[in-house]
Amino acid sequence: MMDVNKNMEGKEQLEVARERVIDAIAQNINLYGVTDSIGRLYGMLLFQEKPMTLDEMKEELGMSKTSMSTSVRTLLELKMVDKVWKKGVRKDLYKAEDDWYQTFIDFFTIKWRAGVSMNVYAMEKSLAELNKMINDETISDEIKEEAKKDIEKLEYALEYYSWLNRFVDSLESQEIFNFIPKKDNK
Amino acid sequence: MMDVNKNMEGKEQLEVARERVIDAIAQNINLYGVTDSIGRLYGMLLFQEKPMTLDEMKEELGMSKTSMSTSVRTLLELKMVDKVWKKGVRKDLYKAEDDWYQTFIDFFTIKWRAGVSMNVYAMEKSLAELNKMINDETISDEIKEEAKKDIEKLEYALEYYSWLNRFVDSLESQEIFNFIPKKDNK
DNA sequence: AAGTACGTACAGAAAAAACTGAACGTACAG
DNA sequence: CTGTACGTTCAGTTTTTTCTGTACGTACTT
Repeated sequence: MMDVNKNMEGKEQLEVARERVIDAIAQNINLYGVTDSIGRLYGMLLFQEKPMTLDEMKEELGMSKTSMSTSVRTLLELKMVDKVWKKGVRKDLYKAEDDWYQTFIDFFTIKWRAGVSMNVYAMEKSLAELNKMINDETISDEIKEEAKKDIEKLEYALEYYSWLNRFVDSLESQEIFNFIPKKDNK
Repeated sequence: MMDVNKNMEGKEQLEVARERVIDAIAQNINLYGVTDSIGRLYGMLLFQEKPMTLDEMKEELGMSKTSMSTSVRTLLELKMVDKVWKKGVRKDLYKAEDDWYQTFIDFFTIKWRAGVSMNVYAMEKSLAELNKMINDETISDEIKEEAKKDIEKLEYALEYYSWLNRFVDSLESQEIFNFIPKKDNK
């Protein structure tokens, strides 16, 4: 009886401490472009010793298995969780990626890189069109003036995206850690 | 008649070129945590020579003035647009921030810094509680083992957040440009 | 070959977010 | 002081997103 109370007391404190952290993570994970509940799942996985199955997640969070399935997929795409193989276990097992630096890096490598590519693609295409306009006899000088201004803007933007790409390179190659070391030496 | 056609032709081409870029920006601006339509507003502002009023934006995008007002506010918070003062003009004027590097930096300084702070706060609080538990006689060894594992995880996380803070520091101070120069020298 | 356990596609329901128009407060003009 | 122009608040509507249960396909078991 006494022992049970002891256990319950500590268990609850532990739960409170974890829940606070999980809540904080869930609230801020939108920086990675995912919803609170996906963040809650991720936070929960963080504190699990063992990889979890979809059914265990469903149980723990009180949500549908469908939701667990799609949420895990999102987290997999972001490389925030890993699929774990364990012989003899039929169910899929997942665990939270525990290298947070890598998670940060992957986010840029996956999401930002894609965004940059898309913007660069559009801008180069438009830039080519605008340059053609400049040399087009049939277009009025007034419009050409506008086109020239747009060209300047796009060239500036492309310069920025070149920087951003180099920035992501430095993350992907881990060179960034030469500049900002993992351990604080101050 | 001929002149009009000339103008129309070029104007349309210009419009197509711009629209492509604006679309791309709108599609990718979710990286900054804002919606497509806010991105569309931002993209539109980019190509404007002069600062715009809310009424002009409303006109240009065919949306309500209310939307323009709230969208601009969001963009102001992210420092992606600036309020412009012009004497004699009663209406508020806004223009897109044209230093994209700064926009990138501000995003981290504003959003990521806040997220980090919140997580660190929660983690330190929980960490203190867990450490107290470790020395609590009334708590079972089993629970203490779990607490110890959590403590390790939180300490690792705090180390990561310290790195992330230093990372944002290097952006805010512009030191990052010593490591990754704006101009590509290769 | 039949049965069972599993993950996921899909359609509909529930919840959340974006958008709008009307009403309001403020500032300036006359 | 009154009237007008402006930006914003707020409540309601529309649109989008998230969530769920059912149905399905696959793979393993017996």
